[in-house]
Amino acid sequence: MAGARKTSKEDASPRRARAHVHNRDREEDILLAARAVFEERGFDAASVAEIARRSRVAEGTIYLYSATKRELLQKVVTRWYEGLIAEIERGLAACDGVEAKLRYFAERHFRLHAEDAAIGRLTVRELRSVPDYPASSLHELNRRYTRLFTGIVRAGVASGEIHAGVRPDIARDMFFGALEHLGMGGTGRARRGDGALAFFALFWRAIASGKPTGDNGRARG
Amino acid sequence: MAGARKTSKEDASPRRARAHVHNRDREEDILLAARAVFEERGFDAASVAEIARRSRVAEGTIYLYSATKRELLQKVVTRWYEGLIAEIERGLAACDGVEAKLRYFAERHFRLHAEDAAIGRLTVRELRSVPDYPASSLHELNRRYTRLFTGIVRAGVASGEIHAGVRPDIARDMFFGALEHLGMGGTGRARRGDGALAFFALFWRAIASGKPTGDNGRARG
DNA sequence: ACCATCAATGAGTCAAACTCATTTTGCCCA
DNA sequence: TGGGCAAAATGAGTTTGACTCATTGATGGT
Repeated sequence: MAGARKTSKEDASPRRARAHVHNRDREEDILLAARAVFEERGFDAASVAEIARRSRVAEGTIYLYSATKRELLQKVVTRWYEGLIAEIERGLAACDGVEAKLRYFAERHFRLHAEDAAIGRLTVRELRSVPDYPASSLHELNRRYTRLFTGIVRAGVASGEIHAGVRPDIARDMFFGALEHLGMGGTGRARRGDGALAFFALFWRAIASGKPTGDNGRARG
Repeated sequence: MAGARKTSKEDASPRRARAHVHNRDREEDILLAARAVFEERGFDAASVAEIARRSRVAEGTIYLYSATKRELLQKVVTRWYEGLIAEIERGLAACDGVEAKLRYFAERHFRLHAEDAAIGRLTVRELRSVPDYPASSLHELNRRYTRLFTGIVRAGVASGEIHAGVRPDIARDMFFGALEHLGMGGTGRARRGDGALAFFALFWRAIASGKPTGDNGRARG
């Protein structure tokens, strides 16, 4: 109808650019921009205005897809987490034996804090310790993730490779807690990869039965 | 302080606060109120207005003592942390032997997450993962705290009670990471105290040399 | 008593999350 | 092809809360 056409500065304007584009997925754009901004600035310093600018959408549009800034972060983290879980499931399937699986898990989980440091930190900081966390979908994802771990431990106990007295939940807290500290701890720590291996050696000593179990590592494929 | 003891030395220190003191210690009141409000509401939901109301000062007064809301939290946490370190130093001095010291440390650190859950969480969530944390005074306190731990481990390695290959920094991340997860993890977890002991048994198995040194060899029961 | 100084005050500023009345778009059918 | 209409998008406006600053008033020295 009236004008709404490009003015002098309208060349790359959000309105004109997006106006008639139907096949472009707005939420996709928003989530990508949001992830970038959250990673660069952290949650508090990230502004919805900037996310809107970068995804070339009006600020109000953001709120059509997520009710709050925090929910937006939750969506970003959920996507990333789902990808991570899928990758680790694949990686685990390719490992033979309890010790190998756990070692892979340690190495991969540790690497996450190096490679996806920003989003890993956001996950821990903004989502885990929020009051309604236990009810959130993130918590369910986290359950799935740690169940991958406890499943292996249980299998190891059953096969005799892991000491019978080891409680999977305690082992889990030890495993993830340690890796989290290790990964987030020293940004300047020298040999990071080495840390994961050194940790795993210690961890394995704690839980291994000591009995040589040969090749019976059947950890539910 | 009805007598309002005046400072005898009038040097030009900018924040020699309360040169002419009212008969009430404002900063004390503010820090107490701040701690209460932060614990009740968490950092974001805590409002400076409420802290001002509860400490019966004007909002602007808060900013005479702390430049930002976050700095206020930092002061609250610093006080609490200093008290904790002092207590643990005393407690450790009363323990004989490496294993006993570490067990006490585990139990006490774990209990912290149960008893001072709110402020412990604030510490982790709001301060540790802030970008300038490495430079902050909190970080120095944290160093002092964890050095208590690594000191014991080093002593254990020297005495032969702890396996020679154990790296104190890895052991530290394992120790604190696990306890943090254990303590913050399940609010509804059944027997919390038991968790610390179960963890310690596992942890000790990981680091102990296995050689019975002194009288505290295989306790386990 | 009177002044100089500086803590204390709280109304005001400002930034940023969130809202909503209005505009624009995409689709359908005559 | 055009006209109607529901849904999507917009961005100016509202709200909230951290932070500021010109003014007030208490205090100690003289």
